[in-house]
Amino acid sequence: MSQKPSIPKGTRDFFPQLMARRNYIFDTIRSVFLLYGYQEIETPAMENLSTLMGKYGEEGDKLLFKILNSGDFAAKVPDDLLANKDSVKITNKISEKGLRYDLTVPFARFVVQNRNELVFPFKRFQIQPVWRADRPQKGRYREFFQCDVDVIGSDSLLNEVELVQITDEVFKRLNISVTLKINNRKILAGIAESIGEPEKITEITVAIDKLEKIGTEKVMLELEEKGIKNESVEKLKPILTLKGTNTEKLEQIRNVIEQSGTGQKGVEEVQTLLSYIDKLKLSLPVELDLTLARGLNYYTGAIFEVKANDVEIGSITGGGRYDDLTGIFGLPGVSGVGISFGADRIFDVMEKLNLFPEDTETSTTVYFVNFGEKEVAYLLPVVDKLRKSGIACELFPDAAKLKKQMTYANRKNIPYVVMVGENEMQAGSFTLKEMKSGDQKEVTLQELIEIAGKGK
RNA sequence: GUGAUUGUAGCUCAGUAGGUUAGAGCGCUGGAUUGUGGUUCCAGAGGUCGUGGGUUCAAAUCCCAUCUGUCACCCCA
Repeated sequence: MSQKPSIPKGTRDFFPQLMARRNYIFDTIRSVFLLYGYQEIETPAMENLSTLMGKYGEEGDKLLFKILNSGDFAAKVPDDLLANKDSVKITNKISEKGLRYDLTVPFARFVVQNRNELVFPFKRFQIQPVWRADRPQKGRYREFFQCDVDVIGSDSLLNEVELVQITDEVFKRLNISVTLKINNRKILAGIAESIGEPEKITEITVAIDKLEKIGTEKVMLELEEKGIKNESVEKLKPILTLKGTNTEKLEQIRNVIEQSGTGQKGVEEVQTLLSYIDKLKLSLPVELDLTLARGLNYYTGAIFEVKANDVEIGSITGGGRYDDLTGIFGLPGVSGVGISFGADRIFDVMEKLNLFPEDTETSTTVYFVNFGEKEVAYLLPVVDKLRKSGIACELFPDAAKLKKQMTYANRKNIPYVVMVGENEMQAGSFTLKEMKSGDQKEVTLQELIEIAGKGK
């Protein structure tokens, strides 16, 4: 029995109309990237698990899709592992490849592997799908597209500035109202130091990242649960509730983390970045948010996050500086910074706000009715001629009933239908029907090309 | 991984004190109009009620399990 086909949880099919809209987003983003001198690369959908594992934290490892080895992999698993039902250890034995989880780690691998052929600083962008074995929900899919821009091999804060400009330009072109939040991991490290918990930096950042969502009290509670001393948590409290303009916040935090060298460095970086940004006329507001942490633990400097102002959907773009991502692959001392545009969430935002321009979908301009063999032979060169004039047209493959063919043209929103039967062939004319008005007239080939050429 | 919720025609949904042959709108197919779509009228096709068990004389309806979609938590684009 044939069973109903389906696709895996959290994945989607894209209809022609959706593809047109998605491509509008990709094309916009790509053109901005190119404008700033970034070059496109692609990497394989799957990577060796050794490349992927341990780069995204414990949670990330769980969310990696793993690919089963080929062949009789079960035979190679020691009996005691099977008997103990130890999933993690069994997995190591039967799987050595996984689907990429993001584009940054594969990029780091790419850079290390091909370092001798690349020109540094290397500016690349990459628009490809990534996969996460997460439970799907609103704005979250198991397969989704990221659009990454990174520059690697330069410490200059000018790179951060450039990424901010790119972000501004992309959302300006897409007509989405957004806020850019920035922070610096060094400041967070400084905070952890100054409250006497430098070791707990990860726990602290994860907890305060939730501040906006769950409130100060619950964050405090979570910190205590994570084993941070009560007095330290108390010290943290005033830091998290800092208010004011970017400059005011910066001044206050500078005092708090006075004794931390790393923290001071972070403050300086943010200050420099903000002063550069001030000189540019950006459309998006840039807000220093000391509670912005971001989950990925390879970030070491600036961190960014973009939120849509008019839709509740989480962040639609995020990124930051990573000082030593390539170090894990044997190339230490190479710093990079990058951001990732979440194409699917941007799509959802634009759908919700009705921001897509009307003309994203392009259709056939002229439809030729198929009346039979003789007519087809007569029309083939005509269709060819129109196409060579740049007019998109199609000739129906079957000599189906006229009603069916008209319905087809109508469903595809084709503006012009051309009918050529025996009468027209004899007269050397073309019956041209304009579908919108229903008007119909006989024209010459020259007139047909002129009229359709205007409407394409 | 934890919790909540959903599933009836291609689509959107009606349908419970369990009771003949499960309905509507839209869509689809054919006809009115054998060279004319989008409007109108007429007719028709299409359903193992997500799947598997159980309770019952009897289950779309009640119970259990499972799958799928949705939402929240964790985490994240």
